[in-house]
Amino acid sequence: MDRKEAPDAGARARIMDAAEKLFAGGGYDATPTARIAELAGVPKGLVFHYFPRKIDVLISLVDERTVVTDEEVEAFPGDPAGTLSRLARRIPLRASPAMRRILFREADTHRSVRERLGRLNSEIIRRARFALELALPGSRGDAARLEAAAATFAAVLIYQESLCLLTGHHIDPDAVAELIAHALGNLA
Amino acid sequence: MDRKEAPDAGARARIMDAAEKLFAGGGYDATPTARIAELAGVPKGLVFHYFPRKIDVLISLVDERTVVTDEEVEAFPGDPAGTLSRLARRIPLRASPAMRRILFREADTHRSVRERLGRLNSEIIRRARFALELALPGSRGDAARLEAAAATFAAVLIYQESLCLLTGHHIDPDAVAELIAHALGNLA
Amino acid sequence: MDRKEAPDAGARARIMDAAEKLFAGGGYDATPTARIAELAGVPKGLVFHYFPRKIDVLISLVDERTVVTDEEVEAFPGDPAGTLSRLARRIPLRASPAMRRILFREADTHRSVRERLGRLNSEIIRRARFALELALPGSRGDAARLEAAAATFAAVLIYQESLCLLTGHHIDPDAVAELIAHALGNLA
Amino acid sequence: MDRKEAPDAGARARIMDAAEKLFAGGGYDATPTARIAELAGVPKGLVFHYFPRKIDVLISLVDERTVVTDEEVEAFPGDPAGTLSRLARRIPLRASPAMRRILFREADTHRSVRERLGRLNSEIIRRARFALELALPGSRGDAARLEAAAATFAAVLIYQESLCLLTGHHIDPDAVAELIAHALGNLA
DNA sequence: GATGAATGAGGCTTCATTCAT
DNA sequence: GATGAATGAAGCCTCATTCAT
Repeated sequence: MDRKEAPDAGARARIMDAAEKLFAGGGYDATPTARIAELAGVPKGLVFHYFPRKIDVLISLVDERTVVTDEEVEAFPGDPAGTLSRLARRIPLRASPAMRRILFREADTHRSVRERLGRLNSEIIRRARFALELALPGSRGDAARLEAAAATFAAVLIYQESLCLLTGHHIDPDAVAELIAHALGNLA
Repeated sequence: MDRKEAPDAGARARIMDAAEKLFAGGGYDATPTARIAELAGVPKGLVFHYFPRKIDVLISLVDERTVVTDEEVEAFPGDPAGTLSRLARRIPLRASPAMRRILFREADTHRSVRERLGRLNSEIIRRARFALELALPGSRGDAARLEAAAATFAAVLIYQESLCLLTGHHIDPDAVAELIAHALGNLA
Repeated sequence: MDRKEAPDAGARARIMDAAEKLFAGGGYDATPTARIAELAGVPKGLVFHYFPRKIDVLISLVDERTVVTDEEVEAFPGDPAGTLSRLARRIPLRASPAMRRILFREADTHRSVRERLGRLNSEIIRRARFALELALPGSRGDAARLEAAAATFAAVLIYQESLCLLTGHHIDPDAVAELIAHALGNLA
Repeated sequence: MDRKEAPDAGARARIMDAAEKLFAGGGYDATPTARIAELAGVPKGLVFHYFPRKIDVLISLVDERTVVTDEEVEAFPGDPAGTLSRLARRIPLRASPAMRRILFREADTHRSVRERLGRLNSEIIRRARFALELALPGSRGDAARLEAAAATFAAVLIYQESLCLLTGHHIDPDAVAELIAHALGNLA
């Protein structure tokens, strides 16, 4: 975690720092390994010393700097909207903004990235579903609708950043949380 | 004279056909112009006769084979769910599945693609908002919530395909429509 | 001589006009035939209709728009400096400034250009020699020196333009004329 | 390991050697980088390892293999012709004949070449002027004429080679030196 | 004669990857 | 382990030239 060119933050870490920045900026394909080395301040050969193939840099980045957390879900019984809002603020993804960008952007590029994104999606859905079940008094509501709600919320959480980047349109997760809560809460 | 394979759609059209297929399949960056020419059954140089730079193929594809329609919105008063479902089935985008894939996938690649996607997003939101206003009896509901509903529906429509492709998780637009309708309808 | 796109100044002439401008500007190699056609306002194919190969445009330009005149030399007996100055102002080359530039610039490119330049050089030398012989009272001066004087004057006349273009250094032909005249005149 | 032909001047040097030969022979534009690599006995890619763009080969050649010397001028008082002759034999340019050819031939191609040629011209003029001032007893001669003499001599020195190559006409610098000296010497 | 689509060779350049030191 | 020279496949693009209409 000690980035920057400290005494020796470790060449490997510096390489990953550089790659993270560049992949997030211009994309994996458009980033030559030479530029990674340059930004990291290490000789070109060293990159291949630590990462035999270029794709391994991406894979390691996703493996080591991206964690889909698995903790127990917090839910406030009787407050589904608050529960979802809280989930929105604690997306079960431990990663820098740059890594998040990489995850969404390069999901096509390599299977391992895609899988990580898939796991993230599943986890968000799982949490949302669980949280809603807990938050709603009698969870006897329509199971299908609850599933749709969870999936919708996950989609919004996952793509809000891309959407904003690509179309300039902001979505407020809290408003969506409130909307969904309302849809389910009114079942009574 | 007729040594071409297609009924002679014209070389330019064949090039665009080939590019559409390949860009949708492997992505813009991963598709060499030589492969486009090969698949189109034309010599390599002809691609550059019609499209000075490689990116122009993508731009022309988006310009000519992608239309964000602007027609009036259909709405069934009293049936917001049905109205949204209908919108889901008539996304205001006239484009082949391949083109749709390209639009979502290459939005980073070039401004013109991004803009088209942005316009699509805006149009979906506009339609959803309008349809809901019409469908809901007294549209006096919370304006902010209606906005959130429209944006959420647009996000789901736009990203459902990508989500499925990347994570394998399907979202049923109809279920989301019903969910949203319920959220708004229960305001009364 | 009726350039410009008059009713039909003749496509051929317009092509040569365009080529003259472009060759003088960017050089022969750097000028694609397509740009010639474009500037001439004719279809690309027409260039090759009139000039089978690209080099033929250059050759025709030199052949038709470059004349090394052959007229009799004017000399003012007793005034070698004035005689040379007059020669400087009436270089035996009938050509536009653009053509002159082309002649000097592309002399490497093709034999026919080189030959034309060679003939020009010879003619200037011949004239200078003859003029000096006439202008000097008793031409009994050193023949070798007279030859050197003529060659020097020719070199200055031919390269003054290039020198200025390339190095920014101006040479005044009149001053050189005066210098040379002095060198020869003082033999007495 | 020693599969190279030269005593291993280093790949970079061999590339420059090859380029020097080829540029002097056929010209910069007409020399493909592939041929440079081939003649140098190195793989094509190595050329771009040392010289990112093709033009950088030319620039480096001019920068490293062309020196416009700046030393003090030698002059023989009372012998302007000998002084100029000596200058002709010691042109203030340290460069191989091939490099000299390149310098004159490609001055259009790139600014850095042009500048070098300009500096050479200035230096020759400076030297010629200074040498003549020293060589002439009372330097009270006409300053303008002295300037013209220096410029003329520089023009002849710089272009004698091109002239010969292009027109086949030789100029003897010694004869020109003698001519100029005479012009100035007779001022008395 | 006039036109512009068609052709394909070849140029410059990029870049992942290897490897000797 | 660390280094940067070496390698060569492949990509994009240019362009003179041909030719059917």
